[in-house]
Amino acid sequence: MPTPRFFADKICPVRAKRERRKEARPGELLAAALDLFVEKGFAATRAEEVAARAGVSKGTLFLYFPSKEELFKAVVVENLGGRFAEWNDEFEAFEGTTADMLRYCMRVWWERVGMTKASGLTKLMMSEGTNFPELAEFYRKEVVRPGHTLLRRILQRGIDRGEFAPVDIDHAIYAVVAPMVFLMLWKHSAMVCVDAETSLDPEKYLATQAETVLYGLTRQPGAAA
Amino acid sequence: MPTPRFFADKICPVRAKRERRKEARPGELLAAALDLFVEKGFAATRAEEVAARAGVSKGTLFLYFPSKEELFKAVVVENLGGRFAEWNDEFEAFEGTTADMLRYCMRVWWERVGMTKASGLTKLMMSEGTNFPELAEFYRKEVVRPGHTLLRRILQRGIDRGEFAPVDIDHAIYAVVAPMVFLMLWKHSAMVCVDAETSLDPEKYLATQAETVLYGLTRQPGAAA
DNA sequence: TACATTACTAACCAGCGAGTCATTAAAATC
DNA sequence: GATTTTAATGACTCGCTGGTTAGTAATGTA
Repeated sequence: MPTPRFFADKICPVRAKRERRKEARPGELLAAALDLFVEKGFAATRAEEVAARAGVSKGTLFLYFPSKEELFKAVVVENLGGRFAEWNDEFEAFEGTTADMLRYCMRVWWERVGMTKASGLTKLMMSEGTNFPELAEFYRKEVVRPGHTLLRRILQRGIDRGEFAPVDIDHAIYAVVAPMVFLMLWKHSAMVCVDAETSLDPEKYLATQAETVLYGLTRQPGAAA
Repeated sequence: MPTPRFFADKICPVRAKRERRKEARPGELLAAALDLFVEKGFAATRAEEVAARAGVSKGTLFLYFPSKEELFKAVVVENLGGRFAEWNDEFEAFEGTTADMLRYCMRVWWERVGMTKASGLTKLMMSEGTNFPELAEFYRKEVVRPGHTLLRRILQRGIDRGEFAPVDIDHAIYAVVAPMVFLMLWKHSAMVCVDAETSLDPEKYLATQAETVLYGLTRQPGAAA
């Protein structure tokens, strides 16, 4: 049995509220966790800090999520993994040239992920994945693979319709993904010098990269890498 | 005064060697530190592990480097910062078109940094820079700024000679740096799926990116971003 | 062999952070 | 109002790691 405790804080008449809001807690904790994970990384984010930002104590955090790793997984599902179903449907229904489809895909990705806080999760996984193999595997399964599948479907459509050359699809996927990943990493790195604030307009950069890839895709095989 | 210690290990007659090699230690420690920092990141690398890999005890490590941060700085200088003087001279003496100069610069960078372990230091700083502001500042001063200066000199030469359009040099620098940084990050990330081993041939990717940038540089201003 | 120097070691310390649990108090129910 | 239920708390444990230092032994010198 632990030693007895003091109640010195009883002398303070205006106690902080101790509200019971079972419904709202998980969402608030997930939001706080996203903020801090993106800001400081997984390892460097302390559970108590997440709890504090969500307005609860550390004990409460572990009441809703069994561990820090499970909390992170929940953040990933909420912000990335859980949204692929909807995106798949959206692209399934797309009508128009596949080139436009690819342009639309990259633009919409930028608007819904790249320019949001969620992009920090990708940077985080690329940074710390090796130190947390289970999280890395989870992320690959929930985010990387669905993303690749989506892109593969688009590229395959282009080839099937004769709009694209029959390139090596795996190569092409990486050619599309590379500039998007780069932007996420760049945005969240501390290496952006202050004297270069105006550099690297994301939309323009992405558009240029898209045209480069499409140029390669519409020519002879192997030119897309 | 601390409590007295045991000497139970005296009973073991075959003690591990306790060699005195003052000259060799720093180099061995730096090599071990580079390995581990690149492999696990700065925060996740334990000082004792670095010492063990270098074949000494933790106490010896702190005999040669006053702190983990100073050890890291020494690694950065040894592998990146201390080599810019030589590189600057090399490019000062370059003869030929500036387009070739830029191609040569990117290729030589890949051979001497990108494909070596040293590239992991860049990934590390982009990952953990925000958590260690002093290291980030040091890295910017020792690596980022010299690198940008070198690139700026090349681009300026191209403009002065009328080979390049008078583009915004800061934009152009980032257009050149982006693919190199991306390759370093990609190479050291855990997000590379096993089913895509053959994808993204670095040399080919870099060459393609170089031509894209040069295409922009030789046209009207502003097209290089 | 005796003594001095110093590279090296390992036990130690202090602080930190994930996860636990006995206790508290806000609701719900009677 | 009395009683039960359970959301919430925060003091606690425990393991880990950067950094310290008293002590050890390899080497040099006589």
